[in-house]
This record gives sequence, structure tokens and C-alpha cells, in this order.
Amino acid sequence: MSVQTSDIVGDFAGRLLDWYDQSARVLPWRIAPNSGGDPDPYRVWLAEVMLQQTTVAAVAGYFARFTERWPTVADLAAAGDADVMAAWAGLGYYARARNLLACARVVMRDHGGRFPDSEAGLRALPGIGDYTAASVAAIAFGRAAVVIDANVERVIARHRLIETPLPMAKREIRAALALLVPGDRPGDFAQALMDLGATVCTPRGPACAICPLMADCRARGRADIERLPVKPPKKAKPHRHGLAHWIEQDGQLWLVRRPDKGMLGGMRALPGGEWGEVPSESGIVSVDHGFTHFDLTLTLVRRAAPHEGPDAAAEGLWWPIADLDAAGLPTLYRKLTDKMLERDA
DNA sequence: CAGCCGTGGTT
DNA sequence: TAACCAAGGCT
Repeated sequence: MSVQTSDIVGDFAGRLLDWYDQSARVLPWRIAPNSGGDPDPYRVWLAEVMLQQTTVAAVAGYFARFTERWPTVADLAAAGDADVMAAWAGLGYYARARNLLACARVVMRDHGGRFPDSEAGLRALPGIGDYTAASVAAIAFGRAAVVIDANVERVIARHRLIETPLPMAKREIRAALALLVPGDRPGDFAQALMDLGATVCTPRGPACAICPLMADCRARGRADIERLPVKPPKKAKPHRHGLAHWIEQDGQLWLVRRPDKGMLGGMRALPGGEWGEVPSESGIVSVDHGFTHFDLTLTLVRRAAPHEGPDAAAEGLWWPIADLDAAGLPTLYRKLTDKMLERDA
């Protein structure tokens, strides 16, 4: 009776953390809420980088393999570039893998093998932007950082009925959230908000009836709640065509390493020409593949030897076709070689 | 700021 | 099914 209703409704973090204690997802990189254990900064950082623009389901297997093979940041820093890139193959956004290695090596060289425990210190490392610096600071080091990802943007935009389109709305969202971050359990608070966005306050069909923030959510019950957060219209994707060269010799296939910058940078690939607007020739098999900003039809053609084409200058190697799975080809080429080998079979 | 950078799941 | 979207960072 002594507690005002406004105080109860206003306890945003309390309601959210109570919900989290009941409903937290069980994830390989997450220790149980209130378990008292200290999360390993290396594992937190690795998971957060893998989770950038990538779903939990896609990350799980990669996280298990990476932590098994490279249990500490020292192990990862000592790994070979090609091994790490191959282990990342299929996860996408390959600049993350290059930055991951660079970051591990900076942590070893400049920080004595320990991750900086402040948001600013983390933010200065390669591959760590605003989100990842805040999330690692909060989850691994208990810092009351303002952690904002796409889930948080959606939850806050709805809770506060922010109709400003992204990315302009980021200022309002940050200002609103900064007032809500608790000094106690900031890491659980951040993860709770993300869990809520992923499982309750979903892009479509949010489960408002079971939401712990329902009482004071300004968008609750609105027919147009799915409109929030407002996003800019997307641009149309062009369609491109390209060739890939199948150069086989004694059961081995000629692979190249793509340049660090640009599409699939640093990854092993089949050699081939530039991707253009029109198909150049027909081939043995072809695959359609969607990238973020264009769609590609890639056609496989036989070539006799690497030195006969424009591939002579490319750094390459012969790879046993029987062991092609271990080559670390990105999905685009994996689809193509799978189709080729299936056709021959 | 806006464009670039992968992939797979969901609706 | 085509569109949308995801624990973003870099230039």
C-alpha cells in the first residue's frame, strides 16, 4: 500500500530482470543468470562478434568448434590466418574473421592477453564497434553500458512509441535506454532486452500479452505496432552474372585466395573473372545466390590449367577434390562445387 | 550519412 | 514466394 503504482510501473529493469530469471534462453556462451560465475571475456567477445547480424542458430556450431579448437585468446592469436578463415567459412561477413584475428593479436601484443575492461578500451579494438564494446563491457565486466542492437531498438521504439525513422531514431533510443540501465546486473539487463526482442517483442506478431513491459508500453495494443521501429525503404538489388573455373588435375582442384578487400575477402574460392551485368557463356552447372546488395548467377566452366587464363597472377593452391569440404569455401562456391560433384556422381 | 559486406530462417 | 530480417562494423 505504501508503494505508488507509478513506482511499480516505473521499475523497468526490475520487471525485465524478473522475466529474464524465468525465461532466459539457454545459450552456449551464456552462464546462468545470478549463478555468480564470471563470464570469460574471450568467450563473450567471440560470441558477440559471431552474433553480429547473425542468428543464434547459425552461430551455435561455429562457437562450439572455435572454443574447442582455440580455447583462449592466446590460442586464437597464434592460429594461422587460413585456418581461421576456413573455420569461419559459411558464417558470412568475412571481414569479421579477419578482424577477429587482428583483435586477438592486438590483445596479446598490447594488452598482455587480457581484454580491456572498459567500453572505450574495447571500442578501440578491430571489429569492435559501439554495440560489441557495450555488450562485452556489460556482460563480461559488469559495466553499466548502454547496449543497443536491433532487438533493443525495436523494444524501446515500441515501448516509448518513437516514430522517428532509423537510423535517426538512434539518438532518442539511446537517450531513453540510458535512463533505464541499472547499476546492478547490467549484463543480464542487456541480454534480457535482447531475449525479449527475440522471443516476445518480435518484428511480426509480438506477444504483448505475456510481455513484462506491457503495463507502460505505449505501443501495446496498437494495430500498427509492427510498423515500429520505422525503417527506411530498401533499394532494389541488381542481378549479376559470373564465371567460376573448374581446373582439375590428378584429382585436385585449383583454388585461389580472394583479395582481403571486397566480396568474400580473404576466403578461398574457385578462380574466375569479374562479375558483370550480362552472362558471358554457358557452362556445366550454375547456381543462384543472394548477397546483401545484389543477386548472382555463378556459372561453372572447365579450364585446362591456371596459367592459361587471367588466374596466373592469383595466389592459389591445388586442393584434393575428395577433401573439398575442408577447404573452407564460402557458401557461394560450396553450392557450386556440391552441384558439380553431384552431377559427376 | 550511406554503401558495402553473407547467409539462412521466417512469414 | 518473395520479402524481410538478424546480438553490426568499416569506410
